[in-house]
Amino acid sequence: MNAINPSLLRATKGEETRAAILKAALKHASKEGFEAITIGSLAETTGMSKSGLFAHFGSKEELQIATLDEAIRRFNEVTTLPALAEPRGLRRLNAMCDNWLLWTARCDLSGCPMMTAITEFDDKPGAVRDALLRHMQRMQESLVKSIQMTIDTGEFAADCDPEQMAFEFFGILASCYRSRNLFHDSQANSRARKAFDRLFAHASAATSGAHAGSAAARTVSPNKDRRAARSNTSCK
Amino acid sequence: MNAINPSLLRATKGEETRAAILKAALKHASKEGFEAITIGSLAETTGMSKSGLFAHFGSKEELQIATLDEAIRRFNEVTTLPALAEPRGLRRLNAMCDNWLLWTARCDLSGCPMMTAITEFDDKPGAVRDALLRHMQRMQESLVKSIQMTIDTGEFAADCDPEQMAFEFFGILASCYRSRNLFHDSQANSRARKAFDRLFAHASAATSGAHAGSAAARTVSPNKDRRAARSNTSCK
DNA sequence: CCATAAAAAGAATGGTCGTTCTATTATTGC
DNA sequence: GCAATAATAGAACGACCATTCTTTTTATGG
Repeated sequence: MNAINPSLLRATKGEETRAAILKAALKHASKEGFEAITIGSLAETTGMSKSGLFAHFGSKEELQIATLDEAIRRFNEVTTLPALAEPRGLRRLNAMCDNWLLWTARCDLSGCPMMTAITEFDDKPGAVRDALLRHMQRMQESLVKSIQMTIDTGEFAADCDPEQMAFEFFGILASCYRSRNLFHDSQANSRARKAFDRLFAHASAATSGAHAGSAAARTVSPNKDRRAARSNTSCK
Repeated sequence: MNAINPSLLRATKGEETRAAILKAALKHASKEGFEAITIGSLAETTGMSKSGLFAHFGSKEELQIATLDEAIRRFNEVTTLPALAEPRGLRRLNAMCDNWLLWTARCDLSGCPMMTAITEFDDKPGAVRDALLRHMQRMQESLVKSIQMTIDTGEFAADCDPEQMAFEFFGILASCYRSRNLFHDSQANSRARKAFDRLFAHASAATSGAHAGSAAARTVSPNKDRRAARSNTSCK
């Protein structure tokens, strides 16, 4: 694809192969899980020797953590960063949703590696779990912040609970992945989008009685805005 | 606990130990995953020899499937069956929610083995995936049926989409497990319950404009009913 | 109580795991 | 282009894996 000009690439050879290993590892982890990443199989798919590959990480645990870091890096690359191009508030939040629903496809992954990691390590103490927890807390905080911004713009009601919304936000994604991967449901994404819309519509409704027609509610479900958030990024 | 009178127990010795193995296997799977079930470790926790244990299943795959079946059996025992004691409609649906949120605790499990199995096998073809898919389809159908019944009783609007509701229902549970197991969030269950209430309130609202105060909406969020569904069961 | 069958144990299989050496081959800075 | 160094390969390790035998113990039905 791209012509390789060594003088222009500041990446050393080691960093290059390390990146190639992580790419393969991430793809494998997204399909089979992080525990299924084996030095031997990974060496085979990358065409390296076991020991040569191993030397890049020093332990399997480090390889798993590096793979997880790579997953987060790629996720931010295709989901969080492009959403930041949208203005604060509901538009940015909707961009997050849309990007999130597409990110595994954009990165050519089978499943969501973060989802996989959560169920694999949520009850397994160790360095991988620690790294995962840190990543997920940061991600949660960033999501809560985006929701808070949408309250600040007046598009969400002042008394709505960002933590609760983030809770439901994640659930919608988890359900989407199940529908996609287990049931092979082609409607998974549209169901998720519908759930997001319902969640946001509720958040924009007034304080308790849910009086429809408020100024805030009118800005909800902006198909035009959402379209703008789509396809403004390509993975890699 | 219970006095052992061999003449009264129709279970043969083999069936008894098989049940004991599956109990240990299920506990292990709920914590570490189904792939982490190893003949050796399981033999150690049950105090058996590897070959003696192995003979009960013939292959690891069969052991995994048997463990999955056992998970479903126990789940139905403490969640589905007691909910059927409630009258059709919203009360039964709320009982399902409450029982579902408590089922792992009632069965002394660390995580939800079904959730674990889904992320482990959703992209891994084989007999385990086939069995899992069958179980999950049946569970989905049963949930959709319960929602349809709530439409039939008039407690949910006639035009609400049971499949979409089941989609969101599952998401709430998935998010709850994440909050519980990864974040150790003590509010996980109450957040899930709040999400269920919001979901049901929306479903009971009228066709499109969401006019509050309809007859159907008034039956929503019945704390008294929900309390009745609680603690009417004990796991074993 | 005893013959028969079921259940469990023991030992050994080949295979793969992560990891550690040492040796060899590329890459890099000067 | 040549040292110095980084990157990779190769062989071997003990540990554990699922599985297969054979043998021994235990339960069961008459």
